[in-house]
Amino acid sequence: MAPELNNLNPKFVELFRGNFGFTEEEFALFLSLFQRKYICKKDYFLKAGEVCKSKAYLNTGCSRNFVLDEKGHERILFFAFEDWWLGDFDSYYSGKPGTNYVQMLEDSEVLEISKENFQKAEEEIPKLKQWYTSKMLNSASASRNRIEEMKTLTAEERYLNLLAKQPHIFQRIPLQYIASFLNIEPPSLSRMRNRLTNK
Amino acid sequence: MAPELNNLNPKFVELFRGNFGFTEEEFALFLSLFQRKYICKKDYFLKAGEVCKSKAYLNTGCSRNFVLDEKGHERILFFAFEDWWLGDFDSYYSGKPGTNYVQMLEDSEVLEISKENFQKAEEEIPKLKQWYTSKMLNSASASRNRIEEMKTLTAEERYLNLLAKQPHIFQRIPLQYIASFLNIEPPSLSRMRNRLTNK
DNA sequence: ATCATTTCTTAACCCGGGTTAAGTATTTTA
DNA sequence: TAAAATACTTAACCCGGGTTAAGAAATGAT
Repeated sequence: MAPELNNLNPKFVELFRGNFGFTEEEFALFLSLFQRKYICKKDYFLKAGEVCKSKAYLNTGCSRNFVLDEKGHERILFFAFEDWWLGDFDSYYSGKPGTNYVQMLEDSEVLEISKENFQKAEEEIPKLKQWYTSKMLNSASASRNRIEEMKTLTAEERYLNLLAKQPHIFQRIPLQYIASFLNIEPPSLSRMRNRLTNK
Repeated sequence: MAPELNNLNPKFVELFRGNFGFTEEEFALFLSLFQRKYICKKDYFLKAGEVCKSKAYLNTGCSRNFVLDEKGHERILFFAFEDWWLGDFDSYYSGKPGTNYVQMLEDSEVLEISKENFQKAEEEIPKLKQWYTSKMLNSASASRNRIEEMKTLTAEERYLNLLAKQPHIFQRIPLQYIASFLNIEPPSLSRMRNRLTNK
């Protein structure tokens, strides 16, 4: 049930064994608190209204995190790929029902750890707090940058940025979702791409 | 030079003495590491390109935090009022030049604490880490909510929200800045307000 | 009180994106 | 391979917001 070292994303090992200097025993304990889980394409790891009671390391696959606007339109906040963590962190920390949907866009494999098990891990492995803190700093910083980006760049500029910095997204994510991520409708993205190739 | 207890926003005392249980000595030490500073209306606490080497508690007054888009338009990220903290936290933590302008919209009084002094305080008063951590959590959460809001609400809905939840803003902040905060141009805000009153 | 500055509104014009719907292309499934 | 489901593009129409510029209103300074 608990994950084995084989078939485990090497970045996971590198992060905790390397970056945060877990001993072999600590790492083994940590790993034993996770549960390997498979989620089919189109199924949800989490839906709005649910309380998020676990985090999950995305070992293989990808997902889209989205919210609904009052007209019921899905608005994609971000995509998650291998080596990302799934969850709705506001719901996780507050214990209240969340607003986020996390839907897999490919058959995926995750390592899930419950809130209780994670607390257990924190008690046994104090170093874990460092990870948590650095993750929080990065996440806060990323969100602020994202806001600045949304404030200063047009949809076209954000599209070109995406193309330049994360071209892999276009290999795996349907354009309609990329449009939603850019906060425009699919026809608008089509027109934009058309405009851009005619230059 | 260092601030006295009089003329100090009671919320400041309440936060550290109350919420975080600073002893009288700890609080006195903490306070002694700040410097009272006056910044005139229209002057800047910080400009893009500068490295942010301090935080400042806004004792009285208000400011706008903005960034420039590539056409040179000012895009307001948020307004700060009494009991907020000024700074560009990405620049503060990274030590690199920041992107944010912090301009006072009223004659203001701040309590500024340098990075070095804050580190000193953290060494002397371990409890301070708690404040820092809770602030980080809140800030990350606020940013995520802000992104969701920008993703799901129209400018008109965000305007109505603002009116309902922070009506005081309209008493102190010129409409042109509120327009920038809502990511629209002043004529558009005017038209919107006109539309709304004719209902 | 007067003048200057700042702020807000209004009008006219244009353009890009939303919307809807139809049609094409691609992928998946049986 | 055929049929079904999914994904993408295109066209036509409309509307709201950007842009510019001018004028009105409010605020501040002398």
